[in-house]
Amino acid sequence: MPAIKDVAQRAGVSVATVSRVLNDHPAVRTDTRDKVLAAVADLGYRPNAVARSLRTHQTRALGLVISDVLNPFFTELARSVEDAARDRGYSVVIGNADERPDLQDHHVRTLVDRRIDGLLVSPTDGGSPLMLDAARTGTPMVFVDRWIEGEGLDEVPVVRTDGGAAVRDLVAHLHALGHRRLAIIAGPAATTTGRERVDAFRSALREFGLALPAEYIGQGDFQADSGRRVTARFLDLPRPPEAIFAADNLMALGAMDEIRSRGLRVPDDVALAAFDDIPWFVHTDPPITAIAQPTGDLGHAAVGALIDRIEGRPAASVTLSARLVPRRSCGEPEGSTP
Amino acid sequence: MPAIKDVAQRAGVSVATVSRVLNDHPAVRTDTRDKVLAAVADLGYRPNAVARSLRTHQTRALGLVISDVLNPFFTELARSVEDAARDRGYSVVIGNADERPDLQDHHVRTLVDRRIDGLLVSPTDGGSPLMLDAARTGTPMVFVDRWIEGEGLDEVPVVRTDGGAAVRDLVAHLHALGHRRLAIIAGPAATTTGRERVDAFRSALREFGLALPAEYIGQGDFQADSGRRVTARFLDLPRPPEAIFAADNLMALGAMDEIRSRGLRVPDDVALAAFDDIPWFVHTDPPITAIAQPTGDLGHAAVGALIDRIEGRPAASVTLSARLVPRRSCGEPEGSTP
DNA sequence: CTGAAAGCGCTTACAG
DNA sequence: CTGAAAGCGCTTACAG
Repeated sequence: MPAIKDVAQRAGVSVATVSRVLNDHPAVRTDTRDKVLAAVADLGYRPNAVARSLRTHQTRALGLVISDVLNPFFTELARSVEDAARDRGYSVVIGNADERPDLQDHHVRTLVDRRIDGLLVSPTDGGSPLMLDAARTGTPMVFVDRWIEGEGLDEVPVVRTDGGAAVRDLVAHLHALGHRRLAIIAGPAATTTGRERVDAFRSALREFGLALPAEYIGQGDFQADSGRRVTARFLDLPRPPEAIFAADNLMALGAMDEIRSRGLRVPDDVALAAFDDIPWFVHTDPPITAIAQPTGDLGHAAVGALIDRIEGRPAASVTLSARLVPRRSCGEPEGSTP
Repeated sequence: MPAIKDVAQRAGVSVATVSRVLNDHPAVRTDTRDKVLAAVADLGYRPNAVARSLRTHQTRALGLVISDVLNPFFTELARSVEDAARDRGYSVVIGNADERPDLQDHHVRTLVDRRIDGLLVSPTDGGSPLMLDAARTGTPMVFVDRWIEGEGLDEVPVVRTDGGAAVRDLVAHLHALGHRRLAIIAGPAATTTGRERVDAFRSALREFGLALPAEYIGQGDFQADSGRRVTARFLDLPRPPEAIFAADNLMALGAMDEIRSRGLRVPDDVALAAFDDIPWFVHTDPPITAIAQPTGDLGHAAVGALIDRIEGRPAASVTLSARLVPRRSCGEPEGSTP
């Protein structure tokens, strides 16, 4: 691959001049610019971004550490992040933590070593020392979807969805359909979304005079298998719940697997609802009632906040809201025509 | 962030020595190694990968350009690629082409500019000049899933799935269930998988004495919308097909959308099958018959081949096979208990 | 076993 | 408007 000096030589100028035309520096005579451009074209020259980054101390790359690529929610998020970043001249490097803190750390480390300009993370856990370090060390950072608290993390903006109202709508919906024994498959307590969704569910239940007994809170990890496991436990209870709320779409998938494998039917035997909506929910048997996040807006806002930080502007946290999308998995809505 | 010279200073040695202990060079006295390591720990020093890459001419990063992140097949592929790469000490940078040749080129360019050590690509189209250039320019490359032919591309290994036998099995299955008018929602003719799946379908039909008339071949682009559009056209035909085979899972999603919106039922009104299996196919109404690719093996083999090329070993193409997973979307299999 | 020095491919004050 | 030179943070022959 040709280097800048090859271009300079061919164009009969210095490397400084080549660099100037490449960077659109105004002070270059038109004819020398043309000569340089011709040489660039002849050689098929492409600037080495590694060398440029070393010199300029910026990579024009953003790191994005997501909890699980196999989760359509994160995949959509990643897509909107990439779109927004590209629009602003940044590329994004994705790391998939697979809901594993060790893998998350691995990616944070790698990304920081590669000197990405900023880091977008949706933490899998309560925050490792390494994560805190990255934040303190000066790498601009923003949390998306999930976040962590800690020494030196107050400065880190959080871009997320508040599902509170939507969860309340869901509970109202379930209540109206006659369900009284409601259970939740929770995400890891180490994650904010894991805790918040349970809290929101619990307080909505209280509003309707309903309790959330311990045996109706199943501990999942946001992945399908845990949804299966927790659902099995629920269904084995002497008084199983009438409705199950899965805190993400993969655990809902696991729940369906388990329900189906027992020959039971949704919603006749158990109602089911999920946090996070996905296109397939329209076609499942029955279509699944879900809480939809504005994923695209989330990604755009996160990138906006991160670039603000990178470029030295103050960046604010952003909270968007989710909405309930009622379908048939909790029972036939009143006044509907089946 | 501290640089190597800060470590050297604190440890009272030269930067060369620090570099040696960081790279596990054997010729370092134990006590100086300890001093250096202590300084590294004190400062929280992390080597700058950008500088290292510039010096060593390798980034230990692989580029992966996939056609569509929102397609679960590619998402699974990306995951297995990342796993395999990580095991071998490489990280992977993903670029999402969104089935758009221009975006694909953008990513290839960016990745090559960043001097990734090798490129894994699943081309969206017939191959842009830029792509050919990347291959010729010396960037080690391997095609996954889809590939392109062209001047200078003979050397590029192809790691893919041959769906021929599975497609034949599918046609046999449809035939056994009494379907005779079979249609296909094809992928772009510019892609190998787009063409191959039609070819395989056509020759399987021929084997059963069936024709594949032009109006039963709908041109899609591997995304959901096109599945909807093509299905609408099929259903508007004076003699609509009895069965529709979608060449990927997103077009199958679009087909279901369209079928449902017309108040028709699968498989009673039309049978449906898809290339690529996904976990949700078990829970759709009805469960969808699909052709499953060994995605994990595909990713591992692709990484293996690419690293072979990078490290100067000869790399071979790999062809794996797909298998039919019959479910209920084509009709009740003989001898089954509903 | 260790250090001084060159060099990877760029950019950017500083002169002229 | 252009060039010579320094320097980004490393690694690695080459001496000693």
